[in-house]
Amino acid sequence: MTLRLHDTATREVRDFVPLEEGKAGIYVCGLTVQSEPHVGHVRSAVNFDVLRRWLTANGYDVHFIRNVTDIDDKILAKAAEQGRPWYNLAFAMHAELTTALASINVLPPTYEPGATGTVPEMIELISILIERGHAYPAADGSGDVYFDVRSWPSYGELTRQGIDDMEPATDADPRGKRDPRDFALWKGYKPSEPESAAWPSPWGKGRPGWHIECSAMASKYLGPAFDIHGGGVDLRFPHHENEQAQSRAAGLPFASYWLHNAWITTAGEKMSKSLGNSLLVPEVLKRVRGIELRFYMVSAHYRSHVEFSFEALDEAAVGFRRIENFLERAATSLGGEVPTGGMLCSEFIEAMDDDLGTPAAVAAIHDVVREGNKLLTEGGDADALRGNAASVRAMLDVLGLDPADPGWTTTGGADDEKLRGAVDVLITALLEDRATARADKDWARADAIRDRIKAAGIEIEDTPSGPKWSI
RNA sequence: GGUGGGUUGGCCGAGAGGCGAGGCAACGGACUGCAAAUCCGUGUACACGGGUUCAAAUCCCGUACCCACCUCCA
Repeated sequence: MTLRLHDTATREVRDFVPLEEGKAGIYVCGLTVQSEPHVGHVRSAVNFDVLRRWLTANGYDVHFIRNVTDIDDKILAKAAEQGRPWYNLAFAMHAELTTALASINVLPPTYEPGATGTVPEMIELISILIERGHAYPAADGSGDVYFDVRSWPSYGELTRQGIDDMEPATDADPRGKRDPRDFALWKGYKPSEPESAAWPSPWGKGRPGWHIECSAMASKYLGPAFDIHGGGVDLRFPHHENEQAQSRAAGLPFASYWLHNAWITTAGEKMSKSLGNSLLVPEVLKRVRGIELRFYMVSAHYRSHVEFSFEALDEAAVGFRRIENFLERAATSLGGEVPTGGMLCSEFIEAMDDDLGTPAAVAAIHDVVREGNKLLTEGGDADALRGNAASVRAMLDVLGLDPADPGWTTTGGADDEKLRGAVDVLITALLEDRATARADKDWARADAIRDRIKAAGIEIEDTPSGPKWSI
């Protein structure tokens, strides 16, 4: 069985055939760093992180490029509003994004290029488009350069739309355009904008249009043709349509597969800052741990719309703890760590190969956990338990959810460790009292101690090897 | 107007012609001093109306409602 992926261009799930055996080049449209990332943004990152991990697990040498758009209309507008330099806003939000992604164990990409660092490549690409008759400098002296959609017969093929059905592009003053659907490749400098946001070009001082950056960055870091291009559904049109048109018009074959992840919404609505701060990643992480948030996102298929709710999030967290508990109990029983490099069960592999069927993959993990719990209850077969637990750990690892992954431990500080040690001393003392009471069959006193500990938010569990506490 | 997606049990969330994915919650049983954890068991779910078929949540036709994109967007 080979990996099959849903390709937006063909609207079907088809076999993944890399351009080069054993290698995979992936380009994902990252964020415009204009504000703090919310859970919707990180869902996209998690989805493509899972794709990357699955390809890696299958022996692919993955080259993963995720860009940041660090110059655009919104960044300029917001920075002006906040009275700070645009590059400071972009830089600060980029840092926030990096922190948010690290907190849910999204692997750093092979490289994370920014638009501002790829301007010469964009200018080169625009020049080629003009030479080939697919782009033109605006006739109104604005310094804008537009892509000529009428010159490219297959324009609209990615999203199956005819040019005549499209609404006009509003990304620039239409005066200089030959067709209202033409989109800006280069935006001439306006005196109302900071000079620091302008670069020299053959068409005068200006800054890049939105779409051209991705064509330039993808071809620079992945070559003229590459395997997979990903992003959120909203990017299909115009962004990806335009990227493909301008790249191919310039003679670049571009992406073989287009993958798009669905939204995470709240109250049926797309996330936006107007919905309040509660869905910013740091806010959500006050309620659940990063690993639990990630589990919540991975439990739904990447092409399914998720209606975010704290209830569902809490429930997912409970479900994940069940898996985590099993690994802890297995480790204790095995007298050490659960080994890495376990076998992936066939249901899991099948699910993942079928367009990254993470919900079925998670179900497969639950099945193995149940088997393992049975082995723990029955005692005895340590080899079977070891294989079982290692399998669970390996499957979690593919999803970026291995609790022992160092990616998770960095989030807890030294203070947490100290606090935990202190609590352990106190709880252990109380548990000794309780043990004495139980030995005396003084159940009322034993339960009173347990209730008191529970009131502090700590659960007590009696195991064959003695009582255990957990928060 | 154009393009695409959706509606599944108390809740979340898969599946895509025939055996009830899985989780959470609930109930019963085992275990336990009682719990917790764990295991076992318990469910007449597929928006509505027709149709095709031996068989439909799944295919077809129609209806309703919801959502996304159509040049700011994960």
